[in-house]
Amino acid sequence: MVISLGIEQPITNADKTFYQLRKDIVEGVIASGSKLSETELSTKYEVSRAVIREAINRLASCHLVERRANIGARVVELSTDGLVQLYQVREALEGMAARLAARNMQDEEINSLQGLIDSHFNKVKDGESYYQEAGDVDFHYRIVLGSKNAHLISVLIDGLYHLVRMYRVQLGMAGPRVTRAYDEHRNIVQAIANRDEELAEMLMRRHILYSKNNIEAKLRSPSP
Amino acid sequence: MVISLGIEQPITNADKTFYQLRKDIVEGVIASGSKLSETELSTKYEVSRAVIREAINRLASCHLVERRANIGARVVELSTDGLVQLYQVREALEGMAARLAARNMQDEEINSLQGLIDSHFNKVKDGESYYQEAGDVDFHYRIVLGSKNAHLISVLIDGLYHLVRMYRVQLGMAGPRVTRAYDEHRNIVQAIANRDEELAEMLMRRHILYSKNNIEAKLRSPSP
DNA sequence: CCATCCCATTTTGTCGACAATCTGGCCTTT
DNA sequence: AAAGGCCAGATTGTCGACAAAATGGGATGG
Repeated sequence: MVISLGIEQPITNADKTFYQLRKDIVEGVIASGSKLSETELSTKYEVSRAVIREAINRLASCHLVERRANIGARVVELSTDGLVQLYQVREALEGMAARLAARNMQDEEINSLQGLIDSHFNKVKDGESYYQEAGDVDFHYRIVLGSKNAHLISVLIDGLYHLVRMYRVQLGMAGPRVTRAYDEHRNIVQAIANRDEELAEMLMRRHILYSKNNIEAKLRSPSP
Repeated sequence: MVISLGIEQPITNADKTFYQLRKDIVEGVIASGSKLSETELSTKYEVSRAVIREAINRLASCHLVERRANIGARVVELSTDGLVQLYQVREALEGMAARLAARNMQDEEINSLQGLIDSHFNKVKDGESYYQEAGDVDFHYRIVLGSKNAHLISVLIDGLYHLVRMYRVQLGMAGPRVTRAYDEHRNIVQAIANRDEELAEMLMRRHILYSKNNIEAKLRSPSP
């Protein structure tokens, strides 16, 4: 289901519809909390109800919608508590991913990861101080894939990360955490390069914990 | 989708079929690695293909079968490597669950959990030295539920635990680890009762790590 | 003898219709 | 007036049929 480089290619119509629906939910085109009517969606996306049903079931599997038998499906509601719980799981899973990456990544992969970090440094140095979501996502993806653990990869990349992105997009998270996050990323890569599993896990867990605290603080004090 | 006490009640026909299929796969009635033909299953279980398709999709979501578009679904193959990866994820998630249980469990829940452990002690003492799977499962369920984290609960109880059970059943794991596991359980409960998050997580991680090493050793030396 | 192409068969993907269930408002009853 | 039952409309669950794609075997050509 997941492609090694993170590029998912739709095969069937149900795939395309699933990806489109997921995109629309993550980006807020379909409002959080709204009801997903099967007939309505089947006309809007111009596919049969069976295809919509399969897509909704898949969305339920990655916790983007909640489904109840004979009643219907609703897009998940975003809440501070939900975000905290999400980051608790990320801390556990990505911490383990960093540990396993330190054990299992090829030297070549580590070099490439180092290169990614260096390119980030150049951008940060040149004053592009806005938050580089793509770069951050790429960093975390590589470590998760580097763990070589199929369950970790699947749960995070096919599941939780989409929900994380939904929170990022809809609650607007562009923070001044970029330079600090850069240092944290750099230290994690260093620990992995040193094959220090213990440190890699600890640094990753703290990185996610800091990130959670940062976002949580921002959510509790409603700024512009 | 999951009921608080771990009792899943089927509502629709698709639910019943999903539970039945899952049971048959976990218990080896449907062989590991075999192909799941939609038409064949629809006649065998006496439901339409649509119901079977939904059931198979759900099985794919909890990693009991692997599905490829336009080709079909196969029951997962069991391997030592797969088991190791599974336990790595368990270590991360259940460790976090124990940490959160130490933070979030009600005193009443902790007392009840203590009672469960005591009842195990009586059984062990009375010479029922065979491995009590139900008791072990109950113990881990309560801690996961005690974490009060919806993602942890869902990923573990709806997903990984069924795969764990499949390994247990099909690779036959009745070990002499019962008294040692009992002590480990008791210490974890004590840490939770003391609200010591750090220790609870560490003990749970070690408990699962020991368990993994025990099973792994058994798999690599094919005994009766 | 091997490789390739092509076709028949089988299997999966998609669709529209029907059955079962829920929702919301109206009516009856106390 | 409040509570409960009940009916009509809408929504989800289930089914069988058709369309599209893959599998396997045989024929063809090198």
